Amino acid sequence: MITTKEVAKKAGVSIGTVSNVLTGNIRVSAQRKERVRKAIQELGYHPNDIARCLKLNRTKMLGMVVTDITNPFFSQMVRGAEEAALKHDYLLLTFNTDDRVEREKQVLLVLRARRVDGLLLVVAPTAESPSHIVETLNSGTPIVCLDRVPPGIKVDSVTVDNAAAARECVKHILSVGHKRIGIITGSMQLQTARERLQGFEKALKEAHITPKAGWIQQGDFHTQSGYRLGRELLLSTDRPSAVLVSNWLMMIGFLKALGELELVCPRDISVATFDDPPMSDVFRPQITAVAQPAYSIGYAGAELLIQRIASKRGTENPLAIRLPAELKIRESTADSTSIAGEM
Amino acid sequence: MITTKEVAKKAGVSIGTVSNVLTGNIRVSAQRKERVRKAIQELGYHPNDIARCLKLNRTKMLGMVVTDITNPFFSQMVRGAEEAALKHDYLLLTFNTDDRVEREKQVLLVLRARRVDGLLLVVAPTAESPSHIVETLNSGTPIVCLDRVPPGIKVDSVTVDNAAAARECVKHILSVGHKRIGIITGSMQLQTARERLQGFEKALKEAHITPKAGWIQQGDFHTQSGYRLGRELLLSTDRPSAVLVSNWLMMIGFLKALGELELVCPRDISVATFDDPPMSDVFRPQITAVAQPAYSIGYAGAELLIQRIASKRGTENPLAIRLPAELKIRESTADSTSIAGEM
DNA sequence: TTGTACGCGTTATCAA
DNA sequence: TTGATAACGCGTACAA
Repeated sequence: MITTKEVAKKAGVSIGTVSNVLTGNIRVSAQRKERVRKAIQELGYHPNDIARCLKLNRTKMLGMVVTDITNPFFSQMVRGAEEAALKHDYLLLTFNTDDRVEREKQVLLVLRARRVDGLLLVVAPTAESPSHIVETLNSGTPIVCLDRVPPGIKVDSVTVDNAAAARECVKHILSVGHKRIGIITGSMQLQTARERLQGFEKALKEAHITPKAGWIQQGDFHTQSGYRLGRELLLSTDRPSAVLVSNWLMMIGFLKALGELELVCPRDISVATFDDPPMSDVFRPQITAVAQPAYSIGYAGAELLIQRIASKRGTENPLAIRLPAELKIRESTADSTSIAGEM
Repeated sequence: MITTKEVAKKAGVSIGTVSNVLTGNIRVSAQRKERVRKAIQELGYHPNDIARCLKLNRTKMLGMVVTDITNPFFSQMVRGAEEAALKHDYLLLTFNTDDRVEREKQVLLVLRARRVDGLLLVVAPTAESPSHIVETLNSGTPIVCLDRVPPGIKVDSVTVDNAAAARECVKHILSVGHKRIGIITGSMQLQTARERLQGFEKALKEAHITPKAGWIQQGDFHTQSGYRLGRELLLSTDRPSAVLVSNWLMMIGFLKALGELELVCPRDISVATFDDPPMSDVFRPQITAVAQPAYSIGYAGAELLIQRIASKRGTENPLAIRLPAELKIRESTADSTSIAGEM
């Protein structure tokens, strides 16, 4: 592997001069600059960023920790973060935790060992207050939490207003005539999931409707729980006429249950969901969805993080960026009055 | 930031001893080992992998370059690669190129500067033989190409047998009675796309059918081309009764065109595609698809790459792993004889 | 078994 | 402007 030393020898200059033409920090005469350029060219020299990182004590790398990159919500978030990161010459080190907090702990240790300059983090659900996150913050690594904020920790975040979005969604469901509305929530350990439930409850309360306890089912944002709880809801003696499924993965499970029971949406039941993958318009049923700005969450998060890194200041009063979500009304929430058998 | 030196001082041992207990390469007395552990604990020491990388001249990082992580095919591939990489203590540095070869060139330079130990690469389509890949190989960085192999380069690869899979798919379409079959291909600069076309043509030839020229449309594996060419096919005076769309993204575009023209699959036209995202079973129409083992491609690729890195041998005779694809027959390729108006 | 000293490829400081 | 040299934090050969 070619080094600056060899380049220097070939160009007949000192190693310092090579470094100066490389970084451009210190002026070097045009003549020598050219000699160095030629040597670099001929030797096929490629700078060693590892050595540079060690010297400069920064890596220009960001850790990106998400639940599962296979979930379109997160893959778009990663792309947004990548775009912003690359703009500032940062690289992304991406990890999936599958919402397992032990994985998250391991990953944070690895990332600290790698000396990433900052962390973009979608926290895993957990019962206790996540001390590993606090420790990482205390070690001097800035963190921006995306989509979810861990309880009781002062940390920057980029989220959407889940309560408002859920409320708007349920208001729409009410507006087309539904009164028997259920919800499949995410893990109650996640603020995101709790907020969506709150929005749901608020909308019902405003309509003077008391939700039936059995219609509030707690899932975990993964497909299987959508299937299981969907089945349960659909098989109950008096099933709701509409269900808000709190994310896309659970919606897939829910629709699977629907199909198995030979029920059809929206004929037999209306549904709406959070998240809105690109193919929503071309398949049936077309699902009414709260479209979250996943890409923007990633982008804004990376921008904020890089800003924090640059300013080097501790985050005594963290910034909480809230991005708007957009309700996309589609056929899955039909006008219930137009449907036979509806109350 | 705590260093081994400080740990050594606190534990009252030499810096070498600390290093030895850290790496475990050289035996150290139980008593001193314990002293070191305690010091590490109390100081909150975290090893600096950057320095270790510089010293050991390897980074335990793999570059992963794909078209677009937002495409479920690639996100699954990344997860497979991540799984295999983590198993061997390697980290993944992931990049998207959006199939732009200039981006690919930039990314390879960055990755070389970062001294990644190896590269997992989904090449971008390009007219010329990609010299930047050869250069990277010559620089001593092992590369495993995934899904696509660049023309005229000796390099390891993990792919599926696209020709066989396409042929099987078209044979199925023929078997349900279709004779007027079209195809929307990917970029002809990609071997993957060419193979799928070849399989298509072979199946037709075996059935003694000469494909109509206008029914072979060249796309680029992106949604927009599926839409545009789909529209073209569907609006032509004698449109095919079935179309093989060469990947999932173009299928989404195709279905959009279908919907706009108020045509229904499979009533008006049958379709099949490559790639099979998780939600295929719950939405209508359910698309007949060649399910590629995306996760396994990534996993096997990373395994092979790590093996190459370990053996340090040049790749004079590259390995070409072929993984099987599975045809999933669904309602989108209906029995044409049961459909009114079909010849 | 333990400690000392050197080097990995850079950048940065300081004389010249 | 340029060149020599000291770090950055770690692993390891070598001597003790």
